[in-house]
Amino acid sequence: MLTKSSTELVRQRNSVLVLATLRRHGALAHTEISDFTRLSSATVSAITADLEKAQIIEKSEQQAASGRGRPRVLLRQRRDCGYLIVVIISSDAVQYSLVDYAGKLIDRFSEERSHDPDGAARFVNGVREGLNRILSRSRIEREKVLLISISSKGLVNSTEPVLVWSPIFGSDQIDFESALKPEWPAKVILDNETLLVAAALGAHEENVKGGDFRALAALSLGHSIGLGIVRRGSHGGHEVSAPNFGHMLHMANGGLCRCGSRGCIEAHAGFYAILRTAFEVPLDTIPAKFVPVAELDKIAARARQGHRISGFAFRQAGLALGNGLSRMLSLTERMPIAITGPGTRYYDLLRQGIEEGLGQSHIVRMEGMPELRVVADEQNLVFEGHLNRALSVIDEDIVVAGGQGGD
Amino acid sequence: MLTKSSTELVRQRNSVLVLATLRRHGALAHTEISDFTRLSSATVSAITADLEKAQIIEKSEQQAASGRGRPRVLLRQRRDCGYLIVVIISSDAVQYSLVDYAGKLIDRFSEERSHDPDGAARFVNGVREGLNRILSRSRIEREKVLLISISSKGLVNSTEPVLVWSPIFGSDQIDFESALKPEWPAKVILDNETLLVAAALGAHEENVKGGDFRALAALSLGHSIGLGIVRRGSHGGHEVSAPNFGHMLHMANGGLCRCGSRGCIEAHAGFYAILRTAFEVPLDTIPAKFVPVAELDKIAARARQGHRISGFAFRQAGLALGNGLSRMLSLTERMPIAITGPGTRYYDLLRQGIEEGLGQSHIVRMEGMPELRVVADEQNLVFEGHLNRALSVIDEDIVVAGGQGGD
DNA sequence: CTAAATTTCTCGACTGTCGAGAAAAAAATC
DNA sequence: GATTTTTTTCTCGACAGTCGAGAAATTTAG
Repeated sequence: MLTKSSTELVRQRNSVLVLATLRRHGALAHTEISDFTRLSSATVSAITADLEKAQIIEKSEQQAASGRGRPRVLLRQRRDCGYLIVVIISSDAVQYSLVDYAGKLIDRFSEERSHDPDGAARFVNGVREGLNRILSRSRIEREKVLLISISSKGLVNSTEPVLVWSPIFGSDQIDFESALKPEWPAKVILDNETLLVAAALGAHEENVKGGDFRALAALSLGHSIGLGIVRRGSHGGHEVSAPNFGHMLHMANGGLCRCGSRGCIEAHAGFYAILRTAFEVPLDTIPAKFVPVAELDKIAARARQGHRISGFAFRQAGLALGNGLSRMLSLTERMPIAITGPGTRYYDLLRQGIEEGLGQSHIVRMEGMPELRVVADEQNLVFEGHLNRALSVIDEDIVVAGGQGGD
Repeated sequence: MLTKSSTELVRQRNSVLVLATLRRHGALAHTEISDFTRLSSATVSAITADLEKAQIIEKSEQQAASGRGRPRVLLRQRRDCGYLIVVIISSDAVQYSLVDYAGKLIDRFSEERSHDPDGAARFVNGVREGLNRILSRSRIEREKVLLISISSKGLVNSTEPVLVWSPIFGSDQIDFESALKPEWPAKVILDNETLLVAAALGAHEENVKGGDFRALAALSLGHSIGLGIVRRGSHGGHEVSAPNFGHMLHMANGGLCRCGSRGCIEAHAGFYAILRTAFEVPLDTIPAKFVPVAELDKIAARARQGHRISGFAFRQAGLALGNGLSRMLSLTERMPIAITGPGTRYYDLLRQGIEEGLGQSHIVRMEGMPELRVVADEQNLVFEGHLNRALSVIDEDIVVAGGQGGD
């Protein structure tokens, strides 16, 4: 059902627009904001005056006059307007980062994960402690933390911060909302890790291509397989989704997966799957809990030296990925695919299989091979994606709250 | 990039909102519009006055007073405000329908398709003639036809009315825009047939469930396999997409498909594929051009009597469909699946395979089987979908044009 | 015929955006 | 040093849109 529009909504949207451009381009002068947003100067004045009164942005000190004429007054977000805690859950550690409203990192530390398998409840306690720790290390009041942004591999509920399935805890659901609610007034959001990579890459593309950007997929290769899709939404924003790609069916009655199903893509292309194929272990063998990268490096070295079965293992993994990607492309529009994660170091071995797997589908034959690119530095992209999403969520919340509560 | 908002946009959106509720609920009184849209009475007055001045809606005659109080003045669309031509292309005929702005069917006829294989260009000429014929049978001026809405099976360009691939013409692209542009001032849109089915079913669901409606997929079974997905967009509207499901890879090196690839879902679940399996013809046999339904009925009858290989054919088809659906669900959220098309008459034989195929994936095991329902009357749904989409496109065009051009 | 009920319409208040031009402030020029 | 030029910021009035309240219209009930 469509919903009605009003003048307040106009102001809200334009306020968010101003905050977003400020975020994208850093401290800006009045005229620059007007240029970027295409809002009239008068409107920019009105909006920035409101935001300043609400203590969300501030006029920066006069900088050394750059040109002649009246010197510019730069506007920037007030760092102390609010804070964000980013929690990145990976298989062996949890990283906590405290970030101010301007996106500047204030404090960060990592905690080893207990490899306790029975630890869903204990794990949540660990997160609670970590959050309290990073808060108490700073001098920031708890109320000033506006958002806690969490990421993990696995399947996430699309509307609530609930981890539905993860490689580590399986189907032991974790509801971060209810776990943190009593202690934290902050909003809690949870995203799939590869989704954040896709979001970050989408922002990059947008900066480069501008309005021409249509869509992009990020594929993360590692012990598990992740996929995130970002595409331009109908009213200009980016819409992201993180399908359950790693556990999409690759082949009926295929290899046994960590999730308990058979034939998942991960069970043919994840690190443990490559290991299994390389050592000719039966496909229904229970997957290894953890595979040291060194182990895979050895197999890769052998494959590069022409060892048949080792090469075959990577090729099979590539095929599974390529088939899966072709299926994704059959269900979406054509889009470039960015490959990240620790598995990119074997891209030379995977590539042929990926392309062959892609080429087996009608859509790829018709539209041609999608652009494949390798993107390093997955960790930074995850963090960037956190900032992108979290800060724009904060912007929106601040604007709608500011409109109701006054200053 | 986000885009700026303005008060004119507010008026436009609210005008569209009024037209949409008028379309959904039929002729309405002032107060009812206010109730449905949640716009204030004053705003409704302003908007309807504008629309009336622009000759888009009209006050209907006083009806026999229903209750006491001042009698209601019903508002309704002016039928003669503009017209729509719906063109439904199916494998054996092309149906032309002339519809007025209120959605009322004025004229309709079908023309047999020439089964000429080399007929892409001639086919377009046929469509041109058909359009001119339905126009001249009426007394309507060409300029009054605001939109030509075309549907076909196959793959459609998402931004322009170009048929990229179709079962009949293969990769002989048909660009309806440029074919009709010289003669027709009307806008031309082209949609996949099953997408329209999905759109129509989505509208039904919305009427029943209201805001609870999230998403729905329509699966069309026949000689070819189609899929449409409709889901609630971020700002209330419905977003639809028609993936290339029928030619998604089911199984590497599987059966030969009409598209020339191997292993497409259609090549395992289309009518010709069922025939091929039932008669134990090798999977790389060139598919039959056309399969009479009577032929399949016979196989179905044998299958229902326990004939092994016939039953197997349907079961294999179901498996391909189920696997494909499970893959789709791995990439989207959970949603009910409505099955339509001539193939529904074999649903009793397909069902077990579909469910088994679905059950082989992680996501279905976790979230449970999606709701499967059989929906008859695909033809009506296609037409309904046309009206839904086309008339709302017209509404929007009229409002934005009206705002610029004055009355 | 009057009162009540119900619908439609109008008016004033409020909020929003915009264009134009005034005000501010520094560099360039005389 | 005074004046002009240039650039940026701010303010004012015009215009568009929504809303609530209440007036106007019109029928039924008594």
